Amino acid sequence: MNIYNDFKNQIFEIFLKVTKNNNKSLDDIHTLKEKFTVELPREESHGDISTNICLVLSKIVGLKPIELAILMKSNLEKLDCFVGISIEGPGFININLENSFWHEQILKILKLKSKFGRSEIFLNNNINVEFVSANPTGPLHVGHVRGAVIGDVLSNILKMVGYNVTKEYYINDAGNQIDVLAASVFIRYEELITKNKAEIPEGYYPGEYLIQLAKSLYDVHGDSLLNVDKLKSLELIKKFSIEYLLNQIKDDLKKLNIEMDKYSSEKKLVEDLSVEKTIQELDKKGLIYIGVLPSPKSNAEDWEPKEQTLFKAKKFGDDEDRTIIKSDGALTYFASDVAYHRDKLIRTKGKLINIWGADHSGYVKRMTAAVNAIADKDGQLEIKLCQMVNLIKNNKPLKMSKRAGNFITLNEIIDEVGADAIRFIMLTRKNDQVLDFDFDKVTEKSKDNPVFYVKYAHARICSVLNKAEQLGYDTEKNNYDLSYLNNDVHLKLCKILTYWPKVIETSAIHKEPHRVAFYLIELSSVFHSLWSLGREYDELRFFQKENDASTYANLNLLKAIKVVICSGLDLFSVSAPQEM
RNA sequence: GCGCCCGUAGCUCAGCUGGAUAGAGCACCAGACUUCGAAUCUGGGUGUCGGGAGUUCGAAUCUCUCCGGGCGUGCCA
Repeated sequence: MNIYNDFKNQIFEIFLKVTKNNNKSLDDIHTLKEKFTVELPREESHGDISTNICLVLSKIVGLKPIELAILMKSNLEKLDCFVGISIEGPGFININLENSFWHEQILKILKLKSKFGRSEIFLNNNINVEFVSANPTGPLHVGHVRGAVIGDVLSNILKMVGYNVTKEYYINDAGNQIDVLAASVFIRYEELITKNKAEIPEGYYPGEYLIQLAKSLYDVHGDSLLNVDKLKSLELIKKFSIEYLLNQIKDDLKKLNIEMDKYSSEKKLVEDLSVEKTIQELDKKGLIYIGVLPSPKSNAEDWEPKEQTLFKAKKFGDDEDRTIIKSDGALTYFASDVAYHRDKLIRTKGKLINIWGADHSGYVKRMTAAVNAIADKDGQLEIKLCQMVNLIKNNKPLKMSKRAGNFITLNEIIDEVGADAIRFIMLTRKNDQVLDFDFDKVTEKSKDNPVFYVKYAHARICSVLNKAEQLGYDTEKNNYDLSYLNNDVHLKLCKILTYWPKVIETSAIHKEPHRVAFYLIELSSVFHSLWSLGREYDELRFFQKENDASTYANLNLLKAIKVVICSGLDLFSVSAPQEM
């Protein structure tokens, strides 16, 4: 239920009628419809609905915008609910709607409840959202949180518009870093048994979490791993460590209210020869060759040209061709990444989304190139980058060094501020904007803290509804006469609530979950205004002692607000408490 | 050097993907609690949208160029 789309269709019908273009092909109709907009104007004096159709489509029919507008106006006036139609500026058509129209929307919301906001515009489309995908070499830290939340909430939003969503985590459990991990664990294991404090060599994982891991390893295997062939031990430690760390990661995600649908293993792709097959497939397409990369523009001192196996990424928009097999015969990580994306494409039969940290921005082009090559068409992969998060405490930035133990884990933050605050705050900034996460602010009980502000609005509504029940009002019943809701603030709330499906839709189309957060804050703000107006004007109080019908109208409006706030917080997996 | 992102009010940020007079919050000042929760609300003013050029009915938004900041940049992992 998106009234703007409904009106768009009606307005377009009229356009076709007055310009005698009824015989357009479906394709034409689609492209014409893409061109103009029907929206709630920013400026209230521009009416309830505004369209630029005359400005955009007048040329096509050989008219001036104003001429077309005049032609359309008389036809628009015949439609229901349209009370004031005016032509403004260079040829905008602004339309006002009867109050009753907005009141009906409230009743629709109450009927649909949590289904309000859902749409079917992408019904039965498949989509795979890959996010987090942190290497299983340590616990999750703040760097991962933002992507985790954005990926999870985006998935929820996509579900609301009809997508079949798979939330996926790619485990980099093969390659050199895992060897290093195992060797690092071995050092800790040795340390534990020999009680000699270990030196952690350069390049190894120094984190103290490995001490705990080594203890678990000892609990299971005793000191037996010291006495057998070290290669064998390391192989066993590898498996053990990955499982241990991955379980830890899963636990952390669970604490953040995130559950993945699928975990994919890189190791498996190497073992079942998917990587080889992928390279063969690209080779068949003539996209693989043996060659030498050009010398890099900087730091070229120790550059040596070497022959290696390359993928023709340049042909698909990348800056260079990219190495698939190194000169020493080993596969690059890029090779298994390509295989992984091929695997996802085959499984998904739809589009792919990757949520990456901004530090991976250099890989966007090559990955997109590879997916375009495999899929034989563009646009199957969309990569959303999220910028870094600055932690702030006592007005000072918390600097994390990569040295041992000196990073803040996700777990620690959850324990300190709670999952709700983390999730909400991560969505209060556009994903490509750097975000400050202020420990003090996010737990503050004030307007400064959007999490609190929105939850508080919900709690206040619940408190009124409880009171209503105590006073003997039937809060379950809808379908009351809402004509009492005729104040500007009432109508503003109706309009904002009606806008909800559109918010979901644009968030889904542009993959921008932050829009939902801003919307919820705005909605809460107008609600708080209405509440306070009741202090000043008796007729704006929710309970009208002499007039039950008016009271019920108010209660219905509040219930509608509650429906939308709950849906929004539900999308975020943030709780909506009855009282605070 | 190259690539990506960012630059909007004193500060933190939106701006419906090209729309009309560019909007919020914070901070600052002044007000509102015997009432449905004052953890809130109401007023009060702020802009060379980093600079310049271009595209058109119309640009914060698209293109080019320059300036400033962040991140990333070899067969890494």
